[in-house]
Amino acid sequence: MTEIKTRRRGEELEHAILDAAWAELHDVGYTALTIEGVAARAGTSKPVIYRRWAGRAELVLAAWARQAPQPQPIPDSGMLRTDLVALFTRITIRHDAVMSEVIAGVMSDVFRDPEVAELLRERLRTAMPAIPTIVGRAIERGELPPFEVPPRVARLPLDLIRNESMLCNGVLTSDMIAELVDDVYLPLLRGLAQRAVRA
Amino acid sequence: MTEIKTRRRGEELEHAILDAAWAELHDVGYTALTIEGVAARAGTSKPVIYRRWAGRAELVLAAWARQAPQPQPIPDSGMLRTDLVALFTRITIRHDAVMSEVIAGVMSDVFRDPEVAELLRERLRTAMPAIPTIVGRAIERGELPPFEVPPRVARLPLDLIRNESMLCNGVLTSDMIAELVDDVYLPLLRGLAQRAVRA
DNA sequence: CTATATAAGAAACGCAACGTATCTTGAGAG
DNA sequence: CTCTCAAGATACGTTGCGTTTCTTATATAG
Repeated sequence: MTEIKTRRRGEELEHAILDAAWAELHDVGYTALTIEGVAARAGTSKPVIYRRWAGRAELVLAAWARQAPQPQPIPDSGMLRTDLVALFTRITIRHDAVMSEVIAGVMSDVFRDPEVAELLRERLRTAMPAIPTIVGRAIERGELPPFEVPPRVARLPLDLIRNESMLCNGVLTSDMIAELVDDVYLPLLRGLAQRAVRA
Repeated sequence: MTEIKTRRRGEELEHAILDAAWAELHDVGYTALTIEGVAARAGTSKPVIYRRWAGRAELVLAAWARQAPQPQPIPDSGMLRTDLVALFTRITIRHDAVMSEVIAGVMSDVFRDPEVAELLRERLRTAMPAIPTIVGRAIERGELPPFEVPPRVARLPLDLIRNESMLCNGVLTSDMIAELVDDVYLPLLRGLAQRAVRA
């Protein structure tokens, strides 16, 4: 091992730390993740991390943010239900066991630190732009009468999956996804559409 | 203060510990709750607690279970929406900031200990018997066509409120409750009813 | 009423991680 | 080439963990 000892700075260092944090998350999980562990893995020391982030929650949120959410194509199969199942499945894959623990862990830290709360809220409140598109296409095809999707409803898939995921240790079967679509989300959309027709 | 020094045993001691744990929860929250703190408040010592519970999560879940959920009357105002708002409001009151933090905290401990996971699941999965009753009455009144409420939907109010509560530090305004009822739950019920009619 | 088993309670342990303070030394800026 | 700043190393005191050891009070048996 020709370990070239160099002293990193700025972005290079910062990215190394965040990548180390992400790796630690997958190795030991959020609860067992320590600043010292991340520092060791990143080949740096605690003070360097503490100079940049206030604590574990902030560090992990930053590491999470760095895992670039490369924009994915919006499902467009020509059928509302199929699109929804595809979307739900994709979200589920992202919200795997690791992410569930991260969210749960950060959430519990939220209550000590109002600033963390805001960070987490920002991250979770990202309304899903895919829903209005998918529903809009279904309306164009005549699968649903025209109506507006309330923001709360657009956010709902994320909430449903996160919920289910956290209670099942992140393992969501396709049956459970189908249940969410068929018993909850699809009926909800139909109910909203029906309401719009009467108005 | 005539502090009669007596040595408690069995149930008396156990209850004292659980009550102390509950009090600590309200004073310092889950994250900051320590076994030592509970022991001190209960006037006992750590080993006594460790002999009975494996850790913080188990202790807190036991303390929570002890806070008897005295059965409440099911809202019956003669209007579906009013009943739902009343029910949602009541759930919200129970799921205050303290409970939200407890759930978040225990959830993050869940990932270390599968046994804790099962304990928490048991507690959260308690389907709400009120929903079928309320919906049943609405059907009898003709507010909705007859249909069956899927279990997943019966559990949904709890999930919705927990979600919202955890993201807002447990402070849920009546506006947000109304939003959940009007934009989500009521349309969902109508959509399910509609589906049943067509079948 | 005494003897014995049992568990409460106190004290101290080593361990791990916390968050901070101090110091050196390497790297970039002029 | 010098100066400045932050990286990185080290060590600090603190806190809570979970456990061990020991005593002493209390419930129960004889």
